[in-house]
Amino acid sequence: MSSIGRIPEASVARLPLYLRGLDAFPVGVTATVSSEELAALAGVNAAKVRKDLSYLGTYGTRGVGYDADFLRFEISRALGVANTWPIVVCGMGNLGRALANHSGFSERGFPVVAAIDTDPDKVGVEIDGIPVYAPSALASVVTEHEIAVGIIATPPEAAQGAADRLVDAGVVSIMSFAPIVLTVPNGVDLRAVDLATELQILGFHLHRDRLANGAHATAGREQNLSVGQGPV
Amino acid sequence: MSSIGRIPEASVARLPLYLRGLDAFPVGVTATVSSEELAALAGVNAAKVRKDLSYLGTYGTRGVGYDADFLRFEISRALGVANTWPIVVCGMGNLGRALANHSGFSERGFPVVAAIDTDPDKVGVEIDGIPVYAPSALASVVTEHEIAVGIIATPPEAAQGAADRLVDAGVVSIMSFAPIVLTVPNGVDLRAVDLATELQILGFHLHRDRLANGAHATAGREQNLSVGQGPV
DNA sequence: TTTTCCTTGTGAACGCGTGCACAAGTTCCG
DNA sequence: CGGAACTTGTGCACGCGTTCACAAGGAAAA
Repeated sequence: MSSIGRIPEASVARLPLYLRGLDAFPVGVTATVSSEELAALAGVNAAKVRKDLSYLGTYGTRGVGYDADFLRFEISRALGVANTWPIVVCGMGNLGRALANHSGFSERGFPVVAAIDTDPDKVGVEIDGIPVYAPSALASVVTEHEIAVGIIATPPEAAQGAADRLVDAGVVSIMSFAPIVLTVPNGVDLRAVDLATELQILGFHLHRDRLANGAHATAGREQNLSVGQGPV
Repeated sequence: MSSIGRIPEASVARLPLYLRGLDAFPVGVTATVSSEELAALAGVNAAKVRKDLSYLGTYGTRGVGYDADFLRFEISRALGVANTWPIVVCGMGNLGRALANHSGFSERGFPVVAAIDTDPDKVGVEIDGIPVYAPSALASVVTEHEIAVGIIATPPEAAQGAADRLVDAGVVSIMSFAPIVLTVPNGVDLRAVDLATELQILGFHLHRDRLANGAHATAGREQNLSVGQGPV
């Protein structure tokens, strides 16, 4: 029962990166990681690692480092990765299909157990092993599988409708790929990822550098960065 | 020649959202938008809109608002959207194919003109109208199409190799979907989007709320948020 | 046991981003 | 022509997040 105090949102967003970095260490084997090493594995700096981990508790040993296996366990616990959260994908177009089939999701505890689409040709069949249902079946599907997380990969026009239905069905966490602003009730957690927007941000820097230098010569700006949105 | 001073990175990241919001207004027609309206369309607050736009210049009229068409033009110019940036997708698996086919990219000035894959069965053919090349052909493809932006959608093991080849070929902006930390030279702009990580952040809040409330009752936290990473 | 070396945990300073609140400027109505 | 209504542009204060720098603690060597 170590209910930890408030963890800053910025730190929470980095915990999955640390967990990912710890993949470099085999499970069940005792090994030591220093904040410096973990920082390299996660792509952040050591000070941030130490401060972030300190919000979870005091899991390191001064002069030594962190036990990789134990640290993985503790971060997993904080993230609730112990649980498995089944998800439903709305919209089985190109992107939806790719997401439904994305192995990274199930590996991380988010198996796609159902999909929704309006196309009668798709409804009732299985696509890549995922059963596809009509929108009207959403509520029962959510209830049956105890789904708490939904992904929206519909065309923009259908996105708000999908969000509404998800919320009505009881879904409380939504990840949207639709390039529009979605409105959801309080208490529902929405994360929006707009891929074209991401590219446009890259484009801005490109444009900037082209202006600065004559036209060639890749002299330039900063290093790199790692995306993921924040709350909408 | 209005080279604007330094624009905060946070503001740059919102400019595409404003541009997207302005889609609500027809091109070529004179219309007025207030910061309040635009804020709603972009999912931010009005103060932020005004401050962000003020970095670009003084394009509004006090007591009136902004001219939608003109504002679109100015934001486009700042983002370099006037230019079209052809892109190459590395890795034509599920995700790569979906991205290569993503209409949102070309609509926003980022047409996918080529793809790279190691699978001999895919090389040489066109997938959804996109020609697929072997990795060895990357340099010539980049040169021929004057490509400055690359997307990495390969398996994690191949991602760093793909990044290296992209950089060697002359690509200076990379968007990666691989769940690992990539290393690129200074001057190369890297944006990493890890979809599983995004879900884990949602999972954290879910987990938190489940602990707080008994087990049901969706009482809860904040509103929503909008993802997109920052520089890696 | 004492010393040396190493790494964590954290207090404190700094800087960026956000949001408030209001002055400045514009239009419209009377 | 005066005033009311409205909206931008921005100075300023606040708060969060990042980073520094170092004391505290632990292991290993002497």
